[in-house]
Amino acid sequence: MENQAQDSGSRRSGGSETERNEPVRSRWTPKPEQILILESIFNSGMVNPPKEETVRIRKLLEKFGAVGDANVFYWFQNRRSRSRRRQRQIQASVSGGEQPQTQPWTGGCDTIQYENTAAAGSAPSFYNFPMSSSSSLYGSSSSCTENDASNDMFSLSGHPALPEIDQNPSVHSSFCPSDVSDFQYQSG
Amino acid sequence: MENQAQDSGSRRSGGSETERNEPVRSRWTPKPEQILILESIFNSGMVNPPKEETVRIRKLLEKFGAVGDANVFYWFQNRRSRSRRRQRQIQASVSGGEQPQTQPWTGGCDTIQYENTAAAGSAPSFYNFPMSSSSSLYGSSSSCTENDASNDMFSLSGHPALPEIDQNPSVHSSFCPSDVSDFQYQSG
DNA sequence: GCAAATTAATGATTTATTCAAG
DNA sequence: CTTGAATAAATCATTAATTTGC
Repeated sequence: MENQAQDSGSRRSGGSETERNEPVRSRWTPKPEQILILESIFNSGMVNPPKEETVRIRKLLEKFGAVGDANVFYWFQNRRSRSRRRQRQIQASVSGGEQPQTQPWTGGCDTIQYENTAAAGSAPSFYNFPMSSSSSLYGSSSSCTENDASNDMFSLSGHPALPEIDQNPSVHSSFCPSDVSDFQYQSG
Repeated sequence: MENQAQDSGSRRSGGSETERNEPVRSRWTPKPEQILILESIFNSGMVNPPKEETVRIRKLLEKFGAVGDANVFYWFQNRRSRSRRRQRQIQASVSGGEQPQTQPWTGGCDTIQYENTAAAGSAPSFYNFPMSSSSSLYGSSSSCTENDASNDMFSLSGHPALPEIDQNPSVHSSFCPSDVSDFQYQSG
């Protein structure tokens, strides 16, 4: 175990990048199926999947098209950001000319962080990923615990085209992670 | 002292007990030598090393203790942030009621980088780096003045006790610590 | 002199902002 | 315009300094 991340290199075609400039940054274009999956997970409450989950999700998405861990991470990050911004816009609209200068959004009166784990953050997880070859993931998006008549406002089935209006504080990641026990909240 | 705990992810102890696992996430504690190297590089102008460089730096630092790529990345990120904050504070203090207008020293050293990710390919690399502008070595001093040698112990040369209040873009080419030169040829 | 309590530094995460491809 | 990608700012959490009391 003395060994950790080793240079995996192998990025693009070899070549001396002495002065090689590649201003073209092709970005990932998620497939509809991938978006479906991502949205489902996000709406399931897992808005900030830990690394482990990120890898799993990535593998899952990979079945529908090439995708990297970073793409998944970025997606969730942007998703959160975007949702929040939308929310704020709506709030502002509703408030009208109100000055809700209550307090700096630092305490996050409504910001609920249900879990904080290694999520790569802006940090480059680099090659720290296990890179397990376990192709089998959740299997199918199903086989999850069949909730019994639970108010599943975030069902994986589908979603309204306007899902940016939820403020559910009861976040219980209920996706499928059977062994996602890495939810270690900050010790107080 | 010798703790190689540099993990960046959730590392569950093998214990399957219901007892407290180990919610404590030990963070990397850089060795003095490592800090010296990092500071040298930073002061050399490379305030935001691309991935390639990051890996190299990591390998370098590894000689003095366990460290991961993420640690290096974090270090530089925090360093930049702190330096900037200090600068701002000082600036504010000096300015008093001045107008901090003008461009925040868009120093040219920290140019945005572009790099092809080709996520659709097979590059699980996270945040992509561009190409190192100063591919030479960390000793190449750029116009990017950001000398922030807060600690004397890290002072490579008997330089003026100028902590980090260098807001004068006179391009005085600060002394470039070429100490890192030694580490440069540390290709693994 | 040491150890608990407090403070200061600083590594690690999250969020907001920005830039650019489609 | 939408949205993936990247960074900086803000924040949190843990470790090291330091203070304080015995």
